[in-house]
Amino acid sequence: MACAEASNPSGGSTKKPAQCFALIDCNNFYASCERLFRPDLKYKPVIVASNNDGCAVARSAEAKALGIKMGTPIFKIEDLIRQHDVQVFSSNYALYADISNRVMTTIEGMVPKLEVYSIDEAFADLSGLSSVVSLEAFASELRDKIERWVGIRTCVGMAPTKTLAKLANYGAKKYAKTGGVVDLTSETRQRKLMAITPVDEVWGVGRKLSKRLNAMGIGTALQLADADLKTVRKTFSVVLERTARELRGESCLAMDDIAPTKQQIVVSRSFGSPVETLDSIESAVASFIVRAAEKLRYEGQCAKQVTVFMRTNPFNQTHAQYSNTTTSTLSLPTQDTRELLGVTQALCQRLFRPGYRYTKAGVMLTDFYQPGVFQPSLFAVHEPKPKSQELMAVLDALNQQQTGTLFFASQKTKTDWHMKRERLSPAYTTRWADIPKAR
DNA sequence: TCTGGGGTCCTAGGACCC
DNA sequence: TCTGGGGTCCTAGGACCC
Repeated sequence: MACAEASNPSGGSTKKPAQCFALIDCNNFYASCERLFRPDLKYKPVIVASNNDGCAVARSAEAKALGIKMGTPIFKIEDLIRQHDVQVFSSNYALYADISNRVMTTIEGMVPKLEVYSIDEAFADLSGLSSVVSLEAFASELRDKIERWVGIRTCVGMAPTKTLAKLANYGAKKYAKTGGVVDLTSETRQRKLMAITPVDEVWGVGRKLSKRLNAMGIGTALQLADADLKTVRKTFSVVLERTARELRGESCLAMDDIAPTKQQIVVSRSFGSPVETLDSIESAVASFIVRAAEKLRYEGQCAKQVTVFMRTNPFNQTHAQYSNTTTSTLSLPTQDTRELLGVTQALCQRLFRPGYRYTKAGVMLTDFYQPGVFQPSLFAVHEPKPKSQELMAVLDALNQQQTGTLFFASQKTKTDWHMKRERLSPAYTTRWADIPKAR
């Protein structure tokens, strides 16, 4: 990378180094993680279920070939699973997060700037690199290294904008003969791929938008790129206009290599089985707010707004439905779990209606401030809990060593809401007892 | 019987002010 | 009782992402 800079000194040539983004994306990430420690499953169909063993959220190539779609409820494909001996795993986020870190660290060692976009993908800034080495050769080396060091396969797409890099990655995944690497630097290649790519595969175009676009005669990515920008903006929004510009090669989305501070923290779960008592819901919500407060302190923030929501199962039409949400604004932002617990408990009581079968609840923290920054109103009575910061720090430190070491009384009175995880794999990489043995 | 969870951004509309 | 325009701020809801 240093060479690239040196060969193009600022102030010398007026030619700017070619802007280039790479998108590196892990193949079938969760399924691949499960397979990493089960080589016997190498060519078998594998799926990973969402929380509560609800939906299929990751599928191996073999599972995709069976026609299992992203988000399909597991109970709807039980026959298929039996028939083809599909291996089903409950989601094991501790494992995936750990493997993800290894992948990201490996990439970081090879590129000047990295933006971790999600658990299984990252953008890298490769601007100027093409004047030094072949982009394709570089990307292949990157893939090889990740596979050798971590054991995870990836695909790499490269292009002058993020949206085109996403598209290049889509091409690398979809067409095997690319060898998992697509360089979309040339406009001719961009247009060639866009012409055969349905518009709903474009980053930023979802179900609703693609339907409306199709109705207007825009069916491919290329047609969106060539659409009149003013019309796009007027008919849709500035967001889609930006997408169209990016498809034309005009970079509108920059690298975001410093993680922005969070605006909200949500913790919610579907229950393992429906619950009907206020007691159970309170205990579930208590656990959620304890976790949310942990995240809040990890972010180094204080929250001023607390929201609680609860609902019945919207898919079940035979029982009465209820769904509601309520918010409380504190006089002072806080990160103290005890204070937040008091608020959510009151909100639960306000929200709860007897006679319903609740299947999900959650909490949300919003309106964040840095500790000590908030200006209280002149007459506000401020009585912070004594030693709050110290106590919370001790709590977090202990729980970090071993989850659940310390907990609040309100958390554990009832456990009937706990989620189902019947097919959980061991914590291969994060728990000593679960480390695989190689004899 | 059994249908995930955690985020961001934008827009429209209402309240309020001058 | 009639009657204007423009600005800001906030919230709810919708769309998207993985």
